[in-house]
Amino acid sequence: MKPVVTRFAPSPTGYLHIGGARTALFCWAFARHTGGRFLLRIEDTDRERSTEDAVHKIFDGLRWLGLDWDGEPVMQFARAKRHAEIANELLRRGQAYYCYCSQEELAQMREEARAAGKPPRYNGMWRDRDPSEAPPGVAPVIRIKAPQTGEIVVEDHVQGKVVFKTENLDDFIILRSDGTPTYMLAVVVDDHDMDVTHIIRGDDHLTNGARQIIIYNGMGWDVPEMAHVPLIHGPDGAKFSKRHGALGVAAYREMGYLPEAMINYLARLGWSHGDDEIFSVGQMVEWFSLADLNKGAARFDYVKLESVNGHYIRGATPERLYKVMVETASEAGRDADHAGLTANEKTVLAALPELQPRAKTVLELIDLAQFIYATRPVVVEANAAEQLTAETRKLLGEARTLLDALPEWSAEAIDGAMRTFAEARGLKLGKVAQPLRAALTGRTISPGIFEVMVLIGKAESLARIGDQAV
RNA sequence: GCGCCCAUCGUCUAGCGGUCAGGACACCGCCCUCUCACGGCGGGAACAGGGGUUCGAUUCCCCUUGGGCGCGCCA
Repeated sequence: MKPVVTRFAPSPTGYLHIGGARTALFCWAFARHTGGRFLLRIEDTDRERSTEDAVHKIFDGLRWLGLDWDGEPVMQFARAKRHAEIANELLRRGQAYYCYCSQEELAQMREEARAAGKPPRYNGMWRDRDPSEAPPGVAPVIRIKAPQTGEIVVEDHVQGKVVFKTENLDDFIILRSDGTPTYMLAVVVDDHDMDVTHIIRGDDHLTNGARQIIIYNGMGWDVPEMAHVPLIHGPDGAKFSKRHGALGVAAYREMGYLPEAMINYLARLGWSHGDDEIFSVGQMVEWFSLADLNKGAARFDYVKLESVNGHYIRGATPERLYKVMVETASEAGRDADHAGLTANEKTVLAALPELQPRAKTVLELIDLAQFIYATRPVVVEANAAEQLTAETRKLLGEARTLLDALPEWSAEAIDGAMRTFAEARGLKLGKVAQPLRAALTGRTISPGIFEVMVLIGKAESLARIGDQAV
């Protein structure tokens, strides 16, 4: 039994998106579970779209999630020579051939195939022609000589046995006219050279799996195990592309999600271990199995992500959370919060246990902590106030007047005043506090009585937080 | 258009021929409580449709429908 080797092979054309992160998670978990190796390969053969910046975003994203890879990442473009070498080897073996078709001819070919109700594919016009017939001045591409009869079978760990008739797979290009490899060739050569035993990747590569097997066969190489994981769909069930709200992992960090929550949530999207919902990475590694991967696509549900995140926020230590809050405030460009947080470490730390059960994200945690450093008295912003009903605005004004008139700002005095105020109007206290809070922050967030007190503008009530939390 | 994949509560899922079809999120009640949360208890909510196979189908097969993916000198 060869030791397991998995790899994550993103192309550096943007951020590390959420689907890629989950694929990486599965590759990583499988390698760690089996005691194998998890490799990273950057597929940068598309020189036009690949960027250095994207490479770093991928590294950062994986590191944030805690998905550590073994060895140095392989940069695919650097291996172009090796890829060309294999293309030529395939040529020598009679498993590939030069094709001198022009773009126009190919376009016409596709058109004809479409008209004939066939899949648009290369018609093999140079398959058996001698290169001596080549038109002058045309740099050829190298195409694989795919079998024309029979079938290619992908034995997939997720999808099962998937059969492709060879007639539906054409002679695809493996080496471009400029001598650089195409994705199809580069993947196979690299996976082989890197001793990859298990290819775990998105469902969208299933057909490519069949094509790649043709190359493996052409070289007489062993075909690695394959597992094609279903893709993640957007909340609406449609594809989860950038246009449809798919974001990079960095965005989730900025929105205040904890990495362990992301891992936990992502793991449950397409993989399960009985009824277990909340589990650590360690447990996931211990439990992970390809057999427990789902076959159907899953929708990304922010509400559930928030719920999971809330769970981890509740369980985190104030010290850890404080650090994350400061980082998040800075990353999200919330300078005022960043300043307030750093200037009031002790108080924030003391208030945190009271805040934690009320927040689903670190951003909410920051919102909840604002009362500590908010400038007093807090002025109700005109536009925020306009959004309130006349009745609410009136209530709010009365509440403020009442509180401002208090001779003493002890917690008890404020509590009492608020309660009397609410009862006199037949309201629950929350009914008063909610609009107050909304007016002050422009958001509707769960209010606590202490928030109301402090938001109104008296620092003394901080004492109460301190008493409770310490 | 052609090929391939998928299909259990609104969502994520358990189920691998015989279950009152289980859990989680969300939702609704009740409890806890000075508010809001957290927590606890309870509730409503699903096998897409039609054929088979079988003593028996959520489970196995076929079709339909509905989604998705692929079909580049992109990856």
